[in-house]
Amino acid sequence: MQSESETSVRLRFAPSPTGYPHLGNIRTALFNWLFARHHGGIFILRIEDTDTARKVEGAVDIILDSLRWLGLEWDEGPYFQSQRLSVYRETAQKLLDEDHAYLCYCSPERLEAMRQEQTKRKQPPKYDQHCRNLTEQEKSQLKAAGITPVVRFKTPLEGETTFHDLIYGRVTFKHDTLDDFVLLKSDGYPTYHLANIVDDHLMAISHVLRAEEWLSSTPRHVLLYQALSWQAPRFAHLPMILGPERAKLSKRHGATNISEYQKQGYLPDAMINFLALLGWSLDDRTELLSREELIRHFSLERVGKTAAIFNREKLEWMNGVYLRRLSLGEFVHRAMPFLDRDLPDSVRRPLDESYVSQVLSLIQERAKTLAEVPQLADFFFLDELRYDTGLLLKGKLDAKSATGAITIAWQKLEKLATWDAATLEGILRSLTTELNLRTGEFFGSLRIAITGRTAAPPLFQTMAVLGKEKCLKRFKMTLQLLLPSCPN
RNA sequence: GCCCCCAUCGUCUAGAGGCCUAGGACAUCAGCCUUUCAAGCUGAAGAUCAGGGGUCCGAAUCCCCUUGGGGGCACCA
Repeated sequence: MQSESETSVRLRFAPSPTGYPHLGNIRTALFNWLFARHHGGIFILRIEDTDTARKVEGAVDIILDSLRWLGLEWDEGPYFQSQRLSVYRETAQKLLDEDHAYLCYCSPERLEAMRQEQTKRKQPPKYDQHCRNLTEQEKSQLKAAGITPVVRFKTPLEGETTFHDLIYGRVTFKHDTLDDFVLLKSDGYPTYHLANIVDDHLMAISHVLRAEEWLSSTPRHVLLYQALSWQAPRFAHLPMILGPERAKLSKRHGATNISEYQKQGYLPDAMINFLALLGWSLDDRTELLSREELIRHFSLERVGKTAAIFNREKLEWMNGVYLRRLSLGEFVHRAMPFLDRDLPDSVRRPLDESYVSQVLSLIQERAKTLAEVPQLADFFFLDELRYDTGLLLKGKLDAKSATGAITIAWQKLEKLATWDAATLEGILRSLTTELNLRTGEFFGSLRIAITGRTAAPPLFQTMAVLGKEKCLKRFKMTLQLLLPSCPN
């Protein structure tokens, strides 16, 4: 599409620093970013920090870090609403001057009592417009009393507001279901409704993509644009992402903060791909899309309307796919910090990169997340394994045959000059035949001896990477543990 | 309580009146491969398209009602 407005596509992501960004917030950021990039528009970052009470220290940094981590780079900002207070106050004053707003002196206590009463009477909680109809005398009395008022919007008493949502279509609200909401708080800060529309207007935002939870406040925003004679942007409400209990995501849902996923070793590209598919799809079969493909194909027409529960298992699968697609060098580069972080302290640092690279070539296709890598690979790094003797004895071979077989293996391998996977395999396979064992049982015992576990990368490659010295040492250790269990 | 939105396999989704005896993906199960694990490949199971009325020659697709779910109703965003 090549409309003339193509050049003025301006999107924004406007989080409030009242907590750490979760999947839902980031999905919103992603869709805004994708839409902007698709149309060659501008992506703006705006911090809506107008709630001084709920402000969380450090939240802004985490928001910025998360966006950077995911590669959702912004073209303008971050703008901070707390630094633009005069703009909102001026707008509030304008609304006041033009009789679209009024001062309200009601105390929080009165409002609370009123709301309780309404709820008790099973009526919708709504401001009763007490201060909307104050006489001049009452006004000057209240003013003289030194009460700091708030500014409320004069919502039209009758009629309705209809707007066209790019995703949900035509939506209508009757004015009498709305109330005279606050625009400017008594601390001088604007509410979301005021600050949001002022900034969207001033920053020439063309499309507002935000979560569906905002759908029902959109008529207020439309009314505000009208009162100010401003052109409203296009609205597109995105379906919600729900927690496992089908409720709005919140802190209580554990690993919902995006930074958690970084810590757990998910790749940005996998996160992006996965999140894009939560509410959007290309067609009936494509699951894996690169950033470029996402940008090229993204469109609001293909955004659905139904809330989605995010499926962690699918994310894990997808992350595994992205992990396997990495070059070995890149995989090593990505996994190194996790090895550093999670390998036991007894493992000497710095880790040897070429050794790590050999190890990880065996680990790469087995990891779903980078955080799993140290777990999967620790036996390559530990000097001495802590064997589970139960495991050794529970092998498919009994203690006696295992001891015998490992002893002979040890003797053969000890003389070996060439230590590579092919040679080891040749020797140990023929030994299997000689001893009249089955590969499954013999290699199984060897695997436990070498790795301390039953599930591990291919035995011979593992032994090759580990090196002769360590392997022989581990065989010996195993024999020592096995010996006491051997009946003579 | 009032208002708004939504409704296809357990989950993410395709489906914009006939191509649907509803397709794909994750997860599950089975088989193959194989020294284990993983990956890969093949296959299976899984949705009376929430229910009920219409409209139409024909409905998952359009309309209405019911039910269910979600969201909103702060001097929070």
